[in-house]
Amino acid sequence: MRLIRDDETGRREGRIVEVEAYGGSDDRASHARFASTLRNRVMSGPPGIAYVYLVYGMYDCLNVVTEVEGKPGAVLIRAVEPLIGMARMRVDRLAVASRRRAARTAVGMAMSRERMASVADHRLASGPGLVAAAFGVDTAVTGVDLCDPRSSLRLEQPPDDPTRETVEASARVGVAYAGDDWASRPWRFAIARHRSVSGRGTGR
DNA sequence: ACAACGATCAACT
DNA sequence: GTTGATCGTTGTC
Repeated sequence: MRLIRDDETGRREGRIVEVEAYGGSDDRASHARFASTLRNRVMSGPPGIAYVYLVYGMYDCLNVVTEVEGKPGAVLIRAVEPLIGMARMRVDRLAVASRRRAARTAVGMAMSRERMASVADHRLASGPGLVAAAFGVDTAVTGVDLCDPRSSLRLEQPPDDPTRETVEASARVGVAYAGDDWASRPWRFAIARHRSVSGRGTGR
């Protein structure tokens, strides 16, 4: 699917190339492992709705609720291949980076800006925190209907693409705390060898 | 009330 | 390969 953000400054659009699945109360890696709370409540609501949470006190992560109402479940959007609006993506990424300015010197910020400007277009949204930053998504987006064509942030089915690509399944990232049973489940899905997928190295 | 920690990222050795 | 930044959520007392 395509991820689209329309606002007064124009359009941002990208192709989702990496996701992870999160289940219900039995999934020890899922936020739904807790009883319904203020934060995860939306996960058991109707499907197609955005669930955004803050991780590590610093980054927002965008999820799509996937199961029928009453059954918790969501898909985390981990990486997007930018197609439209890359200039605005850079601006919003900088805004997120500058939140960290308190601990940084002026020189450090200048260097940070330099590095940011040197990030290749195809790496602008190569991680869940980066997807949210590039598309201007924060926790206030929780509850938005991503399937409504009138929503500023939404999903759209692209025209049929004749390209055939391999989707690779692997273990979810950063969930070792859940124990081997759940951490090793191959619930991370990515387009094989795609250069916009998250992870180290630019050699994709 | 309080302590611990995380579905991350970038800078560092 | 290791580590610091930073704060809302969760579990414990």
